[in-house]
Amino acid sequence: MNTFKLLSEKGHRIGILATPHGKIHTPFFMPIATRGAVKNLNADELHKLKSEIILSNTYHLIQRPGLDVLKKQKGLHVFIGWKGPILTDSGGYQIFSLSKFRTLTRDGVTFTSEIDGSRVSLTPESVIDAQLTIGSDIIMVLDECPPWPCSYEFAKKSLERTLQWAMRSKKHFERSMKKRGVPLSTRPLLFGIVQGSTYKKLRDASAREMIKIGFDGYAIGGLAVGEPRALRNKVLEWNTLVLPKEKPRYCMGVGKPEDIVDAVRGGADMFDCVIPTREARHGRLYVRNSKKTITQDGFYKIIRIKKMVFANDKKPIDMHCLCTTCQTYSRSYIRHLFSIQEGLALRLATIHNLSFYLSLMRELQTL
RNA sequence: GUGGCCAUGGUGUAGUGAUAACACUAGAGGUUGUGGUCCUCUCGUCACGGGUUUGAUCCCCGUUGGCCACC
Repeated sequence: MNTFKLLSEKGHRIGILATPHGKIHTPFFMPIATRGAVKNLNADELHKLKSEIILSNTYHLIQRPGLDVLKKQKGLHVFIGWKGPILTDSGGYQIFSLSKFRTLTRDGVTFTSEIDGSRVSLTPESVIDAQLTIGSDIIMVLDECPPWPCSYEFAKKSLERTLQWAMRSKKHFERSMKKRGVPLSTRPLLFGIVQGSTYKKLRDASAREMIKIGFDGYAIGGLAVGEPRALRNKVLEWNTLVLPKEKPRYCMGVGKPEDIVDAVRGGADMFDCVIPTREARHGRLYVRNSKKTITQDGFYKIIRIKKMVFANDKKPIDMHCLCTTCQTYSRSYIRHLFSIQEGLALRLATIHNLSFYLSLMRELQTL
């Protein structure tokens, strides 16, 4: 079954991705709800922002609330009151970026829990099972995300492990679907992840091998980890040349607004990033420059709302923004909320920044 | 009026006879498959005047200002 319909390739790719919990217009951005909540927002607010999908993380959910709870609560959708699609990251990235004490084995990876210090081990199979229990619409395979820069040898070895894991993931997924008797129409999508650092040979090999295994979509991983913009675009170009046109491409962890625009023009369809929500909590708010198009440098700026200059600023964050924050509140008031550390500040700021990102995506869907 | 104590960035406090430390605040940056995080940098004639000394923010005297106690 083809779950992805490509509507246009003029300029860049525009399409629709079908999942068990509904269709999503591409290219799209996924607000991050790592532990089952987009920080400071509820499901209703996300709907009003017209977010079509959110992202959660297996690594975090396994630890808290734990799979027992999620099973008894009939999955993550019911648990958190979100009716739309959910993509779950496998936790590969987190193990390598957050956990200090980890050991790699041929079988999988073992690490020390951030929450209670206990040892947790993940395998490609257990991560698939966890995501099925969570009830994810788009399941990501377990992978290893190498740091940048890294040597060719390291990247090659890392990639070999990721490929092994990918094969096992696919096999286990197919077997589970059969065992559970899930009909094709309600099956979650399974995505493979291309790695290979910034080495063309490895990137090409990685993409070809992933295609050979066969996935519903392909993620381009290992980007947005500190490499320069031009290099990132290069890597993206290598991969999109090899990956099949009729399958969605997910650019993991990307990125800043200009990075997303670059990647969409480079042929990517899906994105996620902590930036809009995290920066909102730090009082860094996005303001669109209406005189420039999104392909021009400087099409937005970031203001630090906590600064004194906004103490008496009666204007909304962004004069042209249609979000509820900008329709209702002044910069002056939002600055005040930040300075008294009122939780409302985080909520209003998060709404605004997500609105900025999601509007950007809507623009990209119609260009 | 007399006696005692004190005077250090925007604020509150350290400290030493030679390079003035810390925390907030304020200003400039950073954060890419989530740290409401953390980091980096910037902001001082050490109240004023004199003296001792190679050298004083520090020791001495005075001035001004503040706090406390007693008449």
